[in-house]
Amino acid sequence: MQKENNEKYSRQRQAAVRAAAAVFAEKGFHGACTKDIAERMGIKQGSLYYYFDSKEEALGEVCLFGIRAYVEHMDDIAESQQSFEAKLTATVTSHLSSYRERNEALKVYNDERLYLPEARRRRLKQLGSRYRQQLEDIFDDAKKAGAVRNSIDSHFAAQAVIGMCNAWGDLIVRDPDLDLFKVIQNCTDLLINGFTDNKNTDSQRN
Amino acid sequence: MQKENNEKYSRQRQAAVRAAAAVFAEKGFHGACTKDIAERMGIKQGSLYYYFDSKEEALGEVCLFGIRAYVEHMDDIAESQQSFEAKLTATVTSHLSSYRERNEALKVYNDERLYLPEARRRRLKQLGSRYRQQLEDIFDDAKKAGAVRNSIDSHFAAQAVIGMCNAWGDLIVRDPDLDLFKVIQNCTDLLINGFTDNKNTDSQRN
DNA sequence: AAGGTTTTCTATAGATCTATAGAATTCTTC
DNA sequence: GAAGAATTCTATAGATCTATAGAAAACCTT
Repeated sequence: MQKENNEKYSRQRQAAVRAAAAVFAEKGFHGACTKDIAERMGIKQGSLYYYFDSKEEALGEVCLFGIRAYVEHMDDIAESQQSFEAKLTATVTSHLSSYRERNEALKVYNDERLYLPEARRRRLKQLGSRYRQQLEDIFDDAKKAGAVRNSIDSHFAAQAVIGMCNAWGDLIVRDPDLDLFKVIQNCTDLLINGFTDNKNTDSQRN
Repeated sequence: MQKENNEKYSRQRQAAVRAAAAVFAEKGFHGACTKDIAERMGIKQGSLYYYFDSKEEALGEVCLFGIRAYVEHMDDIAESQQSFEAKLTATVTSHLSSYRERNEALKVYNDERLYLPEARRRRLKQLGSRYRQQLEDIFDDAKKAGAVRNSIDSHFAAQAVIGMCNAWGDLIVRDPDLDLFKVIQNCTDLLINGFTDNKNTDSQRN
């Protein structure tokens, strides 16, 4: 039997990806060494190369692992028939929950993907772009439906949502006691309603 | 004359800090090597140690350089007698402009300061905390004055503003063509007014 | 232009890290 | 329990990088 479709091999490789995620998240790609990763899974440094051809490949796998689930989740949200506010809430919830669940890996994707070789980075970027594009489409639709002010720039809005989620993601990863639910609530509330209450003063034509 | 209060020495040391900022921003602290920094200023690797005792010290100086100006600017804003909206706009403007001006250094502060030795990191953290605290105070005052909804959590709000600015800062540093003015406008508009226009539907008691 | 000072250079010791080769061990299956 | 396959180990070559020492060059200042 090939190792690739082997029970134990898969388990251990997954463990390797997780170990690499944790170590890269803590020390950064260049600051981490393969010894750290191996030790975290209880094997010796050299043995790690049974699962990866190189440290860079490990980084690639961590990044993919970190981003895949949450990109796929966005597909569902984009397809769904919900109100704008529901979609936005779902997006923020999914994005921030990902940070709790796959924790280090998503952080690594954000912070370290630049260090991947060009080809691999491009493939990952496509995933990220799809995510942003779908979010943009949600804003465009919401504008047409009048759920969102016309003066909102969809591209900007999408970036802003992602940026805010990632900023909080960093805090979430670093502080396990942070109340995820509250963060989600505060973020969506802020995004939807802003800081102020009185809108009817000098509102734009809609 | 001591080298420390010497004309040329100061100039070159400043150049060293800037070179280090650029290199750290591009490759990360651990990914960069002192040779890169030295070459960028046109000297040899060993000569760099005339200006820094260690690579870590260089990182510390870059971080300090990156954060100092914009923290001091916040002092001015906090003291000033302006409306909440003016203060928020000033904060976002100052924060994002810093990214254009001191560019790489501020990015390095955000991304690499973790790698500083404990003592130095703590000192920098105080600066950062003061910044956040002052922003929090601005929100508290605005709540008392009724300029901001009572349901807004000041601590959350401050983090959100900083997080959004840093997320955009990253994009600003990476893409020199980005229209800084537009980003500032969009950010403040979003923060103040949110995505939606109709607030009078189910507004909270104020 | 001599003597002292500042700045830069060359060369290298010593540390660390990746990736590989081949031996040793553990697991499977008959 | 023997044969073969999968996994882990040990040891190390080769590369890279920091930091230092001491020589060389550039620069004052008188």
